[in-house]
Amino acid sequence: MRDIDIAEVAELSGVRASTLRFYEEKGLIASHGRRGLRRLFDPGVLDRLALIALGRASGFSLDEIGRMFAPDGRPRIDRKMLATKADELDRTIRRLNAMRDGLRHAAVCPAPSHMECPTFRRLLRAAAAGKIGEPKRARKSRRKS
Amino acid sequence: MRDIDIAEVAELSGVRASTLRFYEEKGLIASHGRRGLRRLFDPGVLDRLALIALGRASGFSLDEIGRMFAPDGRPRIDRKMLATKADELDRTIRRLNAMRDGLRHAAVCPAPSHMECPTFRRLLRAAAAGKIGEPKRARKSRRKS
DNA sequence: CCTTGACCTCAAGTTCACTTGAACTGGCAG
DNA sequence: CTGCCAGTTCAAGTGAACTTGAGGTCAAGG
Repeated sequence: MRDIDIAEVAELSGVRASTLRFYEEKGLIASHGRRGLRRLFDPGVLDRLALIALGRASGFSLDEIGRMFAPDGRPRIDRKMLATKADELDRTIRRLNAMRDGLRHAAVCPAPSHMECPTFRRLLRAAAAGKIGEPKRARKSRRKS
Repeated sequence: MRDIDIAEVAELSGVRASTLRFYEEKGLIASHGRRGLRRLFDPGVLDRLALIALGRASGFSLDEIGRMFAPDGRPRIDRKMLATKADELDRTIRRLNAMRDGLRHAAVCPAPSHMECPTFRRLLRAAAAGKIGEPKRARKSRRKS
């Protein structure tokens, strides 16, 4: 089952055709050929897109993702950078945990102002502690308009 | 020690003066008065900024943050929304954990292509599982240029 | 009193990640 | 053969979150 077309990739991946063209232009994915003008994709592009989505959701820019996972999808990976990114994620995760705890607490705390609640202030400090080497960018995917 | 000036807020918080003005315009922080043209801030703005930074780092938009933590810094909080946001964060954290594990693994895995590594594919699937209700936006703070 | 320089306003510019619009093309159903 | 229309290109637009630049103001030091 070679060669799926852009509409099908969009359907299967949930990524819009316009985005797929954009990603191809950026070199994040590649179409395998053309039928007339129409791009033909290898089904493997779906794995690639899952990887991209995961990276995006984890706070990496498209450029970073491109650098992390080779331009053609194969090996060429900087292991040191991967480890660095993993450490970065660790710090992000720690901050997110603090934020989540803070939110959960705020949802039930009876203090008049959260700033007057020692628990909340402690969480804030804990979260702020991970300040150095903050994350840089991450967006949720837009739901189909 | 009332009334600190914008340069000091910037210094103490690490947030640029231009950003502070921008935040004020957006209603995320408030200056407490003026000396001539110059804004005077209450030291409490620093807590507020820590909260904003935390929220941003956790993937919330400035608008969401504004809605989450009252316009003036006091109570007015929708507990249901806070809980919802906390759940959202939980899902994000789970995905981030998967991503981090994936990166760590990729950094040591000898498979020629990560897609051929069963461990990596498993992580990818695990991460993809949390797809519904994805995060929307989060940026790392720019370091001082 | 006069200069200086930090701060002010307001408009426009920047980056990222896409989306939209206009104009065109070509495989395929009828 | 002839349209249809999903797909194409290319340029421009969008929204979020800031930053930059031009030109103006004013409190404080000399």
